[in-house]
Formats: sequence, C-alpha cells, structure tokens
Amino acid sequence: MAYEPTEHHPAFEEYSEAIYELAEDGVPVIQARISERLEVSRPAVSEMVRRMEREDLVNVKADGEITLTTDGKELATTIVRRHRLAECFLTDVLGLNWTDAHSEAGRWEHVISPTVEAAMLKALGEPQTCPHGNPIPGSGYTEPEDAVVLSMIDAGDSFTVVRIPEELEWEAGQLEFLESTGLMPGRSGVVLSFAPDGTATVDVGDNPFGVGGPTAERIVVTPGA
Amino acid sequence: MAYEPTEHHPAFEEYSEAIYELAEDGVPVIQARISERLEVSRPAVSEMVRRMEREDLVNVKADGEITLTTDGKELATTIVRRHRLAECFLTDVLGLNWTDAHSEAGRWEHVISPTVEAAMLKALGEPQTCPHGNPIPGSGYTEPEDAVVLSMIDAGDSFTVVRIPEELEWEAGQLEFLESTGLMPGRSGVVLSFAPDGTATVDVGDNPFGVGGPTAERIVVTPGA
DNA sequence: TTCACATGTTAGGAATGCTTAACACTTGAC
DNA sequence: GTCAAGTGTTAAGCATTCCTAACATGTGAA
Repeated sequence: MAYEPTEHHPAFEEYSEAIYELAEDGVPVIQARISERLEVSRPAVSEMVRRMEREDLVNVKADGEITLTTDGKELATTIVRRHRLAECFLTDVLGLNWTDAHSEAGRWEHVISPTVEAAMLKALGEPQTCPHGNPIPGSGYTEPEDAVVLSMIDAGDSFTVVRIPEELEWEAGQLEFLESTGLMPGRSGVVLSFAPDGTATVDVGDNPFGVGGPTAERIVVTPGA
Repeated sequence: MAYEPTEHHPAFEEYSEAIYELAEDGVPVIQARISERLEVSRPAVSEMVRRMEREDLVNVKADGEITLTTDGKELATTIVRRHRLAECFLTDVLGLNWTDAHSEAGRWEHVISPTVEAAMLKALGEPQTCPHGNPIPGSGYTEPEDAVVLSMIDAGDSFTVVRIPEELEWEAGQLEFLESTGLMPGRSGVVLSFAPDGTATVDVGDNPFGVGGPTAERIVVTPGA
C-alpha cells in the first residue's frame, strides 16, 4: 500500500471509507454527498478531495464524480473491512447492540492493526458480512443474484432480509428501530401492504409495523421465506 | 468528570496518563520526564502543561513538580484503566503477545467507551492487573506488602514476580526479552548472583539469564517462591 | 568560582482539519 | 428567459499539536 495508515491522516481513512460506501450504496459519489455523510462543510470536502487527489488516492472526473484509485481502494477496503469486522466482534463477542456496535466500530476501524485484524477474523470464524449484512471486503462474499430492495416485493409476498445498507446506519434511530422490530439479515417476513406514499407494512413475526418508503427502497432482501 | 474525552483533546488523555504512570513508577513528575516518556519536545510539554493547568487538570508546584487535580486524576485513571483492560483483552481473548498488546492498547485506550469497558470487564472476569502485573485502577487491587524490587533479593534466594512497571514497557525490546525469558507476573525464580555493576543473573525455570541493574531495580517481586 | 548540564520558556512557524462568508457556475422548473 | 436550487471554490480564520532556535535560570562538579 502506498499510503500508510500509520502516517496519521485519519481523515484520509474517513473520506476513503465514505467514498467506498457511497458507491456501494449506489449514491453518486460527488463532494456534496461526502459532505452530508461525514457531516462536514463543503469547503472542507473540497480541500480534502484536492489533497487526496495530490496523494493519488482519488481521481475526479470532468463531471465531478469521484473515484478511488488503486491505492485509495486499498485504503478504503482496509478501513471498511476493519469497521465491519469490529461490528461483528462487538456484537458477537462483547454483546453490544447494533447501534452501539456501529458507533464504536467507527472509532475502532482506525486503531485496528493487521495483527488484531487477523486475530479477530480467526476468533469469529471468518465472517463474510457485518451484523447488518454488508459484505466484509476480502471475504469473498457475493450477494444473492435475486436480491432486490424491499419496495420491489409485491404486497402479500414473503421476503428474507439480506442487508441494511450503510446509508441507513447513519440515520439517527434507524438501527435501533430495525433491531427492535427484528428486521435484520436472515429474518423472513411478509409485506402486508403498501401505502400510496410508498410506506410498506411488514410482518417479521411479532407485530406488523410500517417501513417508510425511502427506507424500503434501500433495504436489500430476497423474495421468499 | 469535568473534562469530557469527547471534546477531542486526545493529547490531554496522553499527558494525564503519562503523569499518572510516572508517579506510579516513582519517577519525579516534571516536564522533562514527560517529554522523554511521550517523545515530544520540551516546549510542547511546556505549552501543554500550561493548557492543562488552565483546564484544571493539573497543578504545578513551585519546584516544578506536576500533580493531577481531581479531574485530572479521573481522566488519567480512566485512560490507564482502559489501557490495562485492553492489554488483558488483547492477550487473553485475541492471543497477542506482550509487545503487540502494549502498543495496541496505547491506541485502544482512546477509543474504548464505557459500554465496551463494562463488556470487557465482564468478559475477562474482572481482572485486577494487566498482563504485566500493573494494577487496573478501580479494581481494588493492592500490592503485596512484602513487595520489593528484584535487586533487593539476596543472591541465592528465590522470588516471585509481581509486576513489570510501565516505565520498562516503553523501552524498546524490553517486553520481548522479559516475555521470552519467562520473567512475568506469577512466575517464580532464583537469583543466582549479582555482578559488581548490579546485573543480576536469575533462573526462572529454563536457562539462566542476566538482567541489567536498572531493570532489576524496577521489576517488583516478593521474596520466596 | 566557573563551567557544564539540566530544565523550562519564548518566539516563530508548520501541518491537519475544520469553520463561515462570499462568489461562480450549472441545471431544471416555470 | 428567468429564477431558484444544487454544487464547487476561494478566502480568511481558528483550534490543536507539534517543531526548532534561542534564551534564561539553577545546580553540582572541578
């Protein structure tokens, strides 16, 4: 890796991760989106993108789209891998809930060394996804081919949750809600109905509850139980 | 706690910890010692001490000795506790060696939350010392009353290792050496001889080996096997 | 007594990463 | 065509934390 995390540029790690995850979520990777995801001003992003370009971590296309270079991708996948591994570890070994695990992992990802990463991977039995179903880079995980978003399921049909995209994890209260309702990877349920505004009413075993349209358009599921 | 670690002054945590450990090791707590332990310039320490004084984390006596205030002590014990807990966790749960655990913990101490701290404490069965035998603040640990430094043991007498002070952990290669020879807390051995320069030759089961004078004056042991 | 060494401080500067204010440009809606 | 919204940039500045160079001061040894 050209860029060494030990060089102490935590911001490069944070920005690379954000760029990687925006692309993963299918969001156009432009400065404005990074600004929102990281909750920093647009000038801050502008400056940081320029510096990352200078360090050959990203390229900026003529239309403003930002892509990771080989080095940038290596840095990003390292951080994302450590983040998701840490989430697994925090939930499985230390018993944290989703919300706590997510926010903790946001700090842990910057202090985990290759040694610890290897030890965690071994202790966890080489998991392929984080607790929310997002793939751990390098694990060889591939999403089921018939994966669709929840809003594509017909009313009355059943589904199985595949993953809660990173984008939703950043919305306040979202993880608490999803965990409390049981709408988590591996669980199956039925779409009871759709409201005109796109809100889905689903049942995953306990009580039926509503899932807002934008959320239903992001949660990835497979058809069938 | 008056000072909130979330206020993003990681240096305050580092300096408080250094001050706490210097005092614990019996080293006079002055700026020059902090400068050496943290490997930063003396002007940097001078400035930081002034800022910590302003934030009511430390007091500076007329003779230059630095003491932690109530708030400073609270911050320091929090960080030291997390550091030593992390060392236990990294060695016991993830199987790291002493050296790796020590350097990892130096980063982990700044990202461990109260939630994770509680979970680690539970997972480890409420340990009272770190792997090197140093007390975990708040655990209620008290050092054996007959504890002395290794250099005080008479040649020919046996001893049991109590702890490797933090001071030695910062010396390059020291932890590797001690771990490889088996000179670790709980292990017993015999002092075979002392050289005129203070070097001790000891045997803790395998092959006899020499321990330098300054090191022998710092390792804490109890007389007897 | 004098000199060296240790210690602390001042002054000036740099890197990182953030802010707000202001401006320029594009694009879609009307 | 115009206007508003969205996007990116420049400029100026601030907080944190470090650096080197230079200087002041105290203390112990020769």
